[in-house]
Amino acid sequence: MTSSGHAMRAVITTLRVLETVAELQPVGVSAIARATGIPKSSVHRCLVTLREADWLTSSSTDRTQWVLTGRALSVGIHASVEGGLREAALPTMHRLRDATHETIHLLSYSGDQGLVVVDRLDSDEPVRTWVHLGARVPMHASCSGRAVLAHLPDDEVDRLLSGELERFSENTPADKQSVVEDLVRVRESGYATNDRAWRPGVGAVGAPLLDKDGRPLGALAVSVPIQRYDEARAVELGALAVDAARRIGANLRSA
Amino acid sequence: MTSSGHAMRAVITTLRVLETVAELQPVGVSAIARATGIPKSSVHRCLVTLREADWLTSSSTDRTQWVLTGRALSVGIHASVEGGLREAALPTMHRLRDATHETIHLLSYSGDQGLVVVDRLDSDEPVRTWVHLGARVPMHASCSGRAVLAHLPDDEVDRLLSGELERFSENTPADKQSVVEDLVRVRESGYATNDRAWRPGVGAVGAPLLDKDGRPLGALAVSVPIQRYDEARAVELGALAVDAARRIGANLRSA
DNA sequence: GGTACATGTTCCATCTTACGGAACGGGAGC
DNA sequence: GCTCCCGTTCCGTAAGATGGAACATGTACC
Repeated sequence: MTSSGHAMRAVITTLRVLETVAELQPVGVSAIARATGIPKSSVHRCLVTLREADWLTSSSTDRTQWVLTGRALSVGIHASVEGGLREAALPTMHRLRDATHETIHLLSYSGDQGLVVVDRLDSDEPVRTWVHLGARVPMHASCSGRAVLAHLPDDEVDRLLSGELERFSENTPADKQSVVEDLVRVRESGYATNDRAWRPGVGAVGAPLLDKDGRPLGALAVSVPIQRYDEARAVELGALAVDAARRIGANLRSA
Repeated sequence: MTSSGHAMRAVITTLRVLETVAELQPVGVSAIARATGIPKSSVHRCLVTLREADWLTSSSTDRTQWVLTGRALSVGIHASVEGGLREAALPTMHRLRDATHETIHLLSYSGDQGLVVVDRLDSDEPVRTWVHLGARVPMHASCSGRAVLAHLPDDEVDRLLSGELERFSENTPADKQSVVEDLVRVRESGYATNDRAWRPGVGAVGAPLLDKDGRPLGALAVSVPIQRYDEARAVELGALAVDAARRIGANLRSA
């Protein structure tokens, strides 16, 4: 719990403020202070500093409101290049999209941050489904989440599934037990499925992206509006996704 | 030049370090110190701090290399929601993609940061072109850049075009003069064109996204491999892009 | 083997500067 | 009028950021 100790307190708190602005923007000083527990005057100093660094701008009406600038984006976007994941994945993702005509999501798993949507190629069908770039997806309710879980050590699975599992629909797995049972099936078939367990009207299949040691770096998912989704389609898409994920894994290994 | 004065020095330098990591990752301490001019030990402290805040991880091989985590992404992504640009634009972008079958880019203009690619819908053609999400595109060499320039006040145009204009190809406008002349044509037609002036083998047309006061918030661009690009196609795509951009502008106004 | 120059990391004395409670100015609403 | 909440400013104290120098380790050249 001591963490590494000698880190710069000012920076840590300022980053907390920045993250809070990202969540709540547009937002004022007091709201941030309330959300973080940091004294108002300190929050104010952080905000001014972040404005000077051009990460925030204060939309100056009567009540000063704070929002992110483009800098946050142009820095953040580079995160997805982590390990060349996107470069390694894009060509294969394109082929997968063209083969399925459905929306393909690339997700990066980064331990503490959970699963984040890093890139998306979307369907050319008139009815499509998508998730925001940068969205964090639930480990227990999404197929990508369970695809990753299936290849994590038991203690990490325990940690990720500890606490309340949010219920998004009646198809959301209700407890840790049922998720863990599903993981066996995922390991057997190579992919996980999701029938409206997270977002209403959306089915999906997900395959894990594994590094050379078998650790999951992320996942590849094919999302489908429910009217184009049934068990047969899931099997078909699953096979394609697994194959694509394997190719991407091979790309990563050779890099 | 005094800047606003009482900002926290530690935070400013740490953010500089963070931005440098984003540019150069994966990168080591010394390289950052060289790039920024900050003493090595200070850089090191910043890095440790950023790791504790979970913005960076040190890919611990023999030579310690630093990379961004998913947190940078999940914060940065919120920036593009600024004004709901993406939400307002996506449906129309989809229609534009389906009408053109080419890659569509959405760019956000944020003053100091220049033009940043915020989202992309890609072509379903086998030969496609695209720019990385988060990439900063040059104002003088890209069609999006000139589309935005055409609707900025003169002094801001001056500022953006001051200094050396980087030459990417023989089609890149060589000097400020020729760029400014082009802007007249852009204002007349409503869109800017780009015939291999920036990236080799890529043609494009771009239309500005204007808020209710006529200030450019960004641009919409259609990128085409040069074999599918000629003057007639540019006119056709230009009309579509202008129409789409107008619709998006209307969406923004009503929000 | 040896020299030279990379790299990342640790230490510590100096003195800059972040901290946060308290007070201020102003708008909104019973 | 009063009260409540807002954003902002002030300031003495004490916490902690700073960066040069030294260390450990690896690589390149001969």
